[in-house]
Amino acid sequence: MGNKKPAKKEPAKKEPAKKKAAKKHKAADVHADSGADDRAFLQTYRLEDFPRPSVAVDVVALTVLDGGLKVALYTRTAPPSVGLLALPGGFVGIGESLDDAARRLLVDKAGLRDVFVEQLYTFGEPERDPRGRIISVAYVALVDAVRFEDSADGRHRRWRIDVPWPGETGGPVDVLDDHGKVQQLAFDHAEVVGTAVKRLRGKLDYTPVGFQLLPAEFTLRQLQDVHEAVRGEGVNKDSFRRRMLASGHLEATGNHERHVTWRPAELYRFVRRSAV
Amino acid sequence: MGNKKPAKKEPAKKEPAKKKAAKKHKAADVHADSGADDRAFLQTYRLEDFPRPSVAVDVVALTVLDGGLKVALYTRTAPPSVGLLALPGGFVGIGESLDDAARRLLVDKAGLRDVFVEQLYTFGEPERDPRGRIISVAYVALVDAVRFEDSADGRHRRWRIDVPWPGETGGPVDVLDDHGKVQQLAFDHAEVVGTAVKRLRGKLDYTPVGFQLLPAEFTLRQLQDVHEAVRGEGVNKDSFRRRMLASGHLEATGNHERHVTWRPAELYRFVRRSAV
DNA sequence: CGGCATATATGTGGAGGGCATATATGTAGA
DNA sequence: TCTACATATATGCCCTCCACATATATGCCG
Repeated sequence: MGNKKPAKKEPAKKEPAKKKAAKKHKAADVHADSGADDRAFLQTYRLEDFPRPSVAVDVVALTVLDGGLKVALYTRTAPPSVGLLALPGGFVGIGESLDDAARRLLVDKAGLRDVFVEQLYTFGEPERDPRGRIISVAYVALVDAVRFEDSADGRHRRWRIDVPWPGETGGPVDVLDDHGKVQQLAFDHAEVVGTAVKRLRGKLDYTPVGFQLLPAEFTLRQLQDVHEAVRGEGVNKDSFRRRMLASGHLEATGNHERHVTWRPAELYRFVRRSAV
Repeated sequence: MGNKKPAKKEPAKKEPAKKKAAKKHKAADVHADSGADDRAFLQTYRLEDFPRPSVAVDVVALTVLDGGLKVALYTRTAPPSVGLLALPGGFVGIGESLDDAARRLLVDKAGLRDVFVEQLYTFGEPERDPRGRIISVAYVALVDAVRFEDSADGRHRRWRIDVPWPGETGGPVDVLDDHGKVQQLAFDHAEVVGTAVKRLRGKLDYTPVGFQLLPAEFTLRQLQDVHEAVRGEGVNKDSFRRRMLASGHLEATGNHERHVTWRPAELYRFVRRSAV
């Protein structure tokens, strides 16, 4: 993977990323190995001497359905905020990585396995949870609507998101029930979901993240529907098609959609682009 | 700030972000106020019953100097990893927000006040710190080289970064001393700095973050130097000038640079673009 | 078999970036 | 004082990509 460098015409301009000869040394000899010091120290060191916050992981599981974004929420039955909607979450195990905790919570609380998961942001205002100092590491999960539906167990439902701001402005979002009524969310979770939508909008054009919201085979129209739902506004159909086909991320399957009342569109498959 | 919607010609296409009439209700009546339940619960709830990790904040303070990126690091004098270079950091106060902790650490450990600070990523692998389970919320700080130099107290120095990957590939970076020799970093801090560089490269073209690495008044050449140092590769001079002047973020001061042996360039000032 | 709604292909004009050329303006040196 | 020089600044050309429009293809349904 060669560094692509456009031809430069300014003669006196120096090369910023010049490679030094000693670059690959890893500098094991810079200082004497500190292992002995560390071992003696660690025998007397007690991390418990410092006051510590609790650390939780909350997951924003998103999907696209009926032309809009939906998020998985459950109705709280234990205090605090009984009766309000909240994101699936839980405390991080003392020997568990943050990513593992997010995946565990998705399986346990939403029945979702092997989905796209990515860390979003860490919310740490001291007053964000009435139980005490709880820092929440938020994660985003992207699921296609078919799998999301199948694994729903009734306790966790998908709720429609209404984004009250354009583009990537940011801020909290509204969550609507089936009648279009706004629901109150527990803690700072409206802000967390808003952060997830903002991040998703930002990544949509520059990373192949949109395919995570579709099943394995899909039509270009379905892909466009996903993009429009995430962006909250329409896109030009022809330009979108050309851009997607030129992206190198799509592979035609030769199959076509069935049982539609119009000309069937070809089904495509997402392929991770080979390294340039 | 009206939602810009391109004219759509597909007749059957529905509007994804349709606003519902009840949108502004905030749903105070969805459930009875759970405050009474919460108060009773919180009197008996003890967060200390669960094992908790420690939470630290580490700050990646970056600047551009001599055509390259530099990061503030100090040499560890206390175990673990005595003698290795590490990012300035510390534990989060039990009543302190994460942002406040990052700003406090910048003042205390690097003498930097009122600089651009933004949360980067949270590193939570169980084995990342030999002292025990320490989760680190990493922050990025951007400083112009002049201020960075003035406030250096000798203990924290700026070290040159060598980015061994192109574009936004990601991964750990190398840190070089004045002789170009690679230095070993403590903990996972090489990975943390790499994440900061990747994030900065990604935001450079789409947000006005580059100006945070320059003093209040600067020439277009200085701005271009910053962009090239962050990207690790050159950019076309004329296109860069046109793009920056058209961005609406630059305001000419009428002043010019002095004591240069060539034609003096005009000095510009960064202005936050007014809402569209 | 023809209407219909969609998919798919092709053409056109404008905006912006890469690239080259021409002119302006300060310092340094003869 | 004049000239060389290095850079800033301004302008034009070409290519690519996108928005938009038009034309053709293809399935279902009456």
